[in-house]
Amino acid sequence: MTDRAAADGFEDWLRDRVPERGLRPKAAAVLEVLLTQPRRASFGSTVELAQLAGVNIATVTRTAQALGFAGWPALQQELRARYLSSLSAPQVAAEHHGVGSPGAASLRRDLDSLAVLNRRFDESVVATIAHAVAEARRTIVIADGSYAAVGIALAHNARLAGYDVLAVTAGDAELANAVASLDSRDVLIAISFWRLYESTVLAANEARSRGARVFAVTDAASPALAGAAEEIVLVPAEGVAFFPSLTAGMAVAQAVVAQLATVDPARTAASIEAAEAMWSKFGLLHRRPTQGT
Amino acid sequence: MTDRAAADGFEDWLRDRVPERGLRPKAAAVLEVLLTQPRRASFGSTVELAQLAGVNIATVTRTAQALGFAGWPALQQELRARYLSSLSAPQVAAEHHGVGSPGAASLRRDLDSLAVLNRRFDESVVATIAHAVAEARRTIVIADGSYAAVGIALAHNARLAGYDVLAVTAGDAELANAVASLDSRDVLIAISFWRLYESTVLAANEARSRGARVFAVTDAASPALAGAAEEIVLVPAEGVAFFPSLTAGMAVAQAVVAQLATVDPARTAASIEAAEAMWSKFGLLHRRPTQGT
DNA sequence: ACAGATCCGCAAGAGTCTTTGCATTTCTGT
DNA sequence: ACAGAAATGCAAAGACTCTTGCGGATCTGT
Repeated sequence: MTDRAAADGFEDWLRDRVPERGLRPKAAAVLEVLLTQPRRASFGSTVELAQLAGVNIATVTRTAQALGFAGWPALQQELRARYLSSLSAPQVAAEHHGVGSPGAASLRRDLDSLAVLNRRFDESVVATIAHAVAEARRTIVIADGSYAAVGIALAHNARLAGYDVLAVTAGDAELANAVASLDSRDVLIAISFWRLYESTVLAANEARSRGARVFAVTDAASPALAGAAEEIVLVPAEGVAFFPSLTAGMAVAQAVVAQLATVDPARTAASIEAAEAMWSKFGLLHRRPTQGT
Repeated sequence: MTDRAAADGFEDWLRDRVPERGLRPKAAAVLEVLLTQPRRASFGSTVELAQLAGVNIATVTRTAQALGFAGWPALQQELRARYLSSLSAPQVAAEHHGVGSPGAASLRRDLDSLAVLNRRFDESVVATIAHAVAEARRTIVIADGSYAAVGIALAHNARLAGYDVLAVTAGDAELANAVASLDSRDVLIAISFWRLYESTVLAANEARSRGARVFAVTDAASPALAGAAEEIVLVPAEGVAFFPSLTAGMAVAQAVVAQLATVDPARTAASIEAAEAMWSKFGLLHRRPTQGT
């Protein structure tokens, strides 16, 4: 792994504290959370960390002690210092400006796009969409071409949050069937970019005429979609290569789900819990988040 | 302490909370500490802040309330979000909208994550992966759970660029078949987050033992995957809700494809042209790139 | 200088967080 | 499969934090 050099001494530093014997399973789960969610770990209490790692709060304290600290507060203090410096220190390294690989250029472009998106962002639109989904009987997400990925992500996480959201990406036949079942209790979200697929526009108009609420996520306010959609979220999608970038669209999908998850927190919490139980039951996870049986 | 520069981000924001009447002397002293020592303010307790400002702890609470917050914890939470943002994305001055909705918070978090990713980014790793894909007979992308979306995007765009890249997300049976066909001429890219799906790890190890080149995109350097992978790309995936954020992972996928598209520009150009011709022929696009009918 | 109002510190009360002893479950080697 | 050891969850105890009522101190306008 070549992240070493440029990286946070953060991860290396933390892994170096692991005692010879290694860590027990649950302690390893806690360590994993420390590494993957340093922000929360820096601020959170033992209760929050325990929930994230799927362990008892006592295990959090014991893990901190196993890593050579007096307790959680002591570890957390070090964590803060390391994490904050990892945020600000390599600032200099970001000045690659001059030349760079296409990969690096793509990343910088995405960063810019996200900054633009953030600046133009209208919370109320996302809130409207989230509420519409929450109130709907069901939601259909149509997304063609490469944007199918964004639609799948949106639908997947929304389902995890406890709502009936289906991504339709398999082609016109499935699309036709899905739209045929829509009525005024439903919501349709069309995700599409510049060169709109014909069927997306057709589906949006058809859904609208059936009384469903229609929203669009796109990179250009096309009149065709504007006519059908109640609200439109504009995302910058310019990529460095021929391909439009999906990164900003994905960020919008995440924002919608984040908003959706707070509409009915109890419902979402129950749904997630049920999903975790299923994962455990099916043995899907490499490291189980077991709450203790 | 060089916190000065970093403070610029939220200085205006914080000053805007000051009520018409202005602040009393001691409250102003507290505010001064917040502005000049944001780091300590973000983490410290009322006791620490009171000492720094030379006031009583009660004054700290009252100052927070005078600024329009329920109390010190509420103010501190806002402070943290602003301060961390100013650390990781100082070039972005998007302080207009408040920390308000979860949707907006999600977006900002993604922006931070991307900034961190950009900083830690190692071009050579992405270049290695791109070249491996370009030289391979075929490439299999395995991605489970919500990360399937990233895998689908990567495979889709890579195919568009003219390479045989297949995303396997449909389940263990398909995964087993796909891995069974791998040999030393092939590449496998595993995309997964910390709670690795069991089958992802199995597939990666199996592919490795069959001689395929294996790469991983993940949010934690898990020993399980590290053993199988030639290179690992670490992406920050911390989201605001329960769900990990896919945005940074998507940015990496875009970067890989952007890099891949430049390995053999002629091949990619020909592939795109062919794809466009097909789209036209099938009448897929709402607005044709060539000319509208 | 005085009266009224405001500000500020003190201290108590309610709540939260962290640690640790104990019991149960899970793992390991024979 | 069994016995010992390790790990983990539960729950209580102790420490700390935040808020708020109250009284003394300071300021302002006359």
